[in-house]
Amino acid sequence: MTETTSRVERKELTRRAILDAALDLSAESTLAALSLRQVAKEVGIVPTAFYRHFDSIEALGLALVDESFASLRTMMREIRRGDPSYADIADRSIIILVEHVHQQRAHFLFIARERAAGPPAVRLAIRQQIELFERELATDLARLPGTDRWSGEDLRVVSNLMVSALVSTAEAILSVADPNEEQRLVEQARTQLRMVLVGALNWRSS
Amino acid sequence: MTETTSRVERKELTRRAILDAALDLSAESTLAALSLRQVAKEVGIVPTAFYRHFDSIEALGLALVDESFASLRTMMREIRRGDPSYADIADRSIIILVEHVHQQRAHFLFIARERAAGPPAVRLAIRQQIELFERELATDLARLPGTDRWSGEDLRVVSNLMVSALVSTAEAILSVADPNEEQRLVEQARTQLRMVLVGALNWRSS
DNA sequence: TGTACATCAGTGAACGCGCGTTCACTGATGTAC
DNA sequence: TGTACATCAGTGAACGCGCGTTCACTGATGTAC
Repeated sequence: MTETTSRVERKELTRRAILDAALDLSAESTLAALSLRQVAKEVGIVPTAFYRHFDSIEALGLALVDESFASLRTMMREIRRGDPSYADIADRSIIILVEHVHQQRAHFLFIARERAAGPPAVRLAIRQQIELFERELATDLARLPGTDRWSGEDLRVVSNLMVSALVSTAEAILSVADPNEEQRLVEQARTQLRMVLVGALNWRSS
Repeated sequence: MTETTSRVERKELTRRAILDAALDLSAESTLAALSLRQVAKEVGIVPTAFYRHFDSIEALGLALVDESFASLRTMMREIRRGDPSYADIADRSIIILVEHVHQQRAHFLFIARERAAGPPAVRLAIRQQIELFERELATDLARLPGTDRWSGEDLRVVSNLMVSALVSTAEAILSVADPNEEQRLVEQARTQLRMVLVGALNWRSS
């Protein structure tokens, strides 16, 4: 049972530790206020060793953006799986969203924070990913019965509203400690998604 | 034509200059990365003079939150004025929101940013103000015809959804340069608010 | 298999700089009489 | 109205500290032969 770790393996472990420490520490305020020395101290390496892995905190931030969206894409794939009716597309979406918010809490906090306060390139990347999410939701909505009379723009408007509600719900859940309050937020979001669907269907019928 | 300014008046001028400088400089990244010395330098005072006006950057941030929401409350009062029907409550709200986003651009940018990335006390203050906005919207909705069968929780859920859509629209407008795209966002928001009202009314009727 | 050399993740000292905060001060403005 | 004193916004020197970055280094791991 001798455990052998190669130099490459150990470098990767340190890189992971740096990413995790940065994700954790930046939650205190934001990436813009996070120092290389804080990260190094948390990881247990000397500050200069940081440069063996990243050129700067900003480069580290870009790597975190990639990671965060990878977990978001996993979530999206999960929501899309199955064959949802109107009744449970809302339920399923909310349940899976909440589950992922808890599992990937640090990643969601990172995105919510840097979406508004990150470096311009980071903000842009995040906005584009959310737009992608929106377009994919529009495609899913187009498959539901009753939406065949909607224009492409109608689909876009409805998707945008649903994504706004979901983003807002995720942010609210991240800032809440009480499980009862979280449950209220979940039920609120479910009602909201259903209302939007009801509103959109009646909107085009009238 | 001798211009006389009292000591009190000059202190107030410096205070204003500090607030304006902080609003301006924090737009580069965020309040959390803004130093007292940067602000003092921009204003043209010595760093220690800052303490004659605020205890810390965080205290200054709280003052900026108050200012920003004072302009929001002005906006809300404007929206509430008159006797809106369903048809134009959405129109009026969006038009006035967009107007204020342009007039108070720096304040809206500040709120959008610090809502997610500010010091804890600042985030909390912003969240409370948005909740207040939501409750006041619920009161307004309760006055509309057809909402008499809604429960308090229904009102809360609908208001929350409308505020999410408005916040999201304001943020989108702040990050857009093209007037045509802005116009699309405005029309999208109008449709969304109307859809929510239609959805909520049909939700309770069914 | 054994040896000699190369690689490179992590070390530790050093640097100049901007930071928040303390302190004693200055001098124009305000006030009491 | 004139004088003596109080107030206080802004000054400037000083402090210890954490910052990003440079540099020469160490020593375990990897590789060539």
